[in-house]
Amino acid sequence: MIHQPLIEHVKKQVNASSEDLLLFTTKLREVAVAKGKFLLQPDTFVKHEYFVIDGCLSAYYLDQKGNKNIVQFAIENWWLGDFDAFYNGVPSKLYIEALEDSTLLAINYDDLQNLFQEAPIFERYFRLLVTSAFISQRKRILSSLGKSVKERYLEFCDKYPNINGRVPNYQVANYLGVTAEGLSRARKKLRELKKS
Amino acid sequence: MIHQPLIEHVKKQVNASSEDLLLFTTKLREVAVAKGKFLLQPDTFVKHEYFVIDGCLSAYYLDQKGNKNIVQFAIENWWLGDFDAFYNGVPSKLYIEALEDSTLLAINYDDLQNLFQEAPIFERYFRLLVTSAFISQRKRILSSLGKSVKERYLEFCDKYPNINGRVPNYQVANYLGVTAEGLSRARKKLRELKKS
DNA sequence: TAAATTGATTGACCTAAATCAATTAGCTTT
DNA sequence: AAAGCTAATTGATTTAGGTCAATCAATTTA
Repeated sequence: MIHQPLIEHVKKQVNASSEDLLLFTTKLREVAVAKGKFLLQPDTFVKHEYFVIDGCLSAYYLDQKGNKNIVQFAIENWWLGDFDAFYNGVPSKLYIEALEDSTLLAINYDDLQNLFQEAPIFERYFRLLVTSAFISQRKRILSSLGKSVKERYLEFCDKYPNINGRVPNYQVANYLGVTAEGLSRARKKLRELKKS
Repeated sequence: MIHQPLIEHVKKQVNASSEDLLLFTTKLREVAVAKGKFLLQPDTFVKHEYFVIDGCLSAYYLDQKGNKNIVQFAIENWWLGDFDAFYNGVPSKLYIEALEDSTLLAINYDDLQNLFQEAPIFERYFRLLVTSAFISQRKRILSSLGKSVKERYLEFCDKYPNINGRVPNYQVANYLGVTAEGLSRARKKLRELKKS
């Protein structure tokens, strides 16, 4: 069943009954995005949050100078969306692009609000999601301020296992805030260290 | 009345009735922290979130090497606490230290849960708080990855107006992820630019 | 007032990573 | 296999910011 990975994800976080889980699945809609296509583009109102069943996507902003700034990759079992736009009803500024053909589950804002009423355990589940996203961002800040490229790359590999080879390194470099050349050299040094 | 600044803060975010607001105030407790004292230290369980009425505090972690990493300053009208520890019931890893004699309002976890039951509008208020904290952190990541010290300092001044002179620059430097010398030079260049 | 602390600034030097330019390695497509 | 892309790597050079040490300024303490 397509919902299974998400059910497992919920179960890892909270103690939900079978009825709760069943109710949840009735609110989910399956979405497919082909490689290179966009799940989300700026200046749209965001009605859904997404859970990745299969595939790989990246979320990024363009800055004043038109430079791409990747804020998140999402692979299997990651939630993805634009919190700000989704919860606060403001137009999104985010691009979400599929780097591979991807299959997602989507939940609609109103359905989610109803779910909170009908099965309050999900209030807790989604709060835990936001909180851990917050913590993980904080970690990324501390890392970007104090750590070397080598260290940040290692943390990246830890945070996104299984992503190796699926995302071109120049995109990983963008996420890490370094140039493609910089990342290449960092990876080389790590290879040398490992050998000795 | 001491609660007034917080009431105003709530009113700016959500449409709460007088009864809601009154109920809220009954759950708040006043807390004073003297300069140099700690509101929070690692390995404690966090039962409160705090709103700054008056004063100035900083929140920081120590990394593996024992280096201080300031993640937040809080002055009048800022919320402050450890989301992770507070909501997830894990021991805190954060230090919160008063940089000036400070007066805060505290809300207890259980009281907050009751408040959500009794006046659900606060559910929305606190969700907006977390979301905007999340957005603001995201901005800080993009800034720390792509911007120069000069740019980051200007953004800092924008984010924390009225903080000038109240926090020593070497602490601001720490927050920005540069050395005190680095910040000093950046400020000098900005002064020169402004003159011409 | 002198002495001591604490924070800010400056100078000399160094290093990690950026930039620019070229080369190489993997691929598709023909 | 040749041609054409795209991504990754390498080399040469530059630069922002770090490090270390000294000085200066402003408070606090004696």
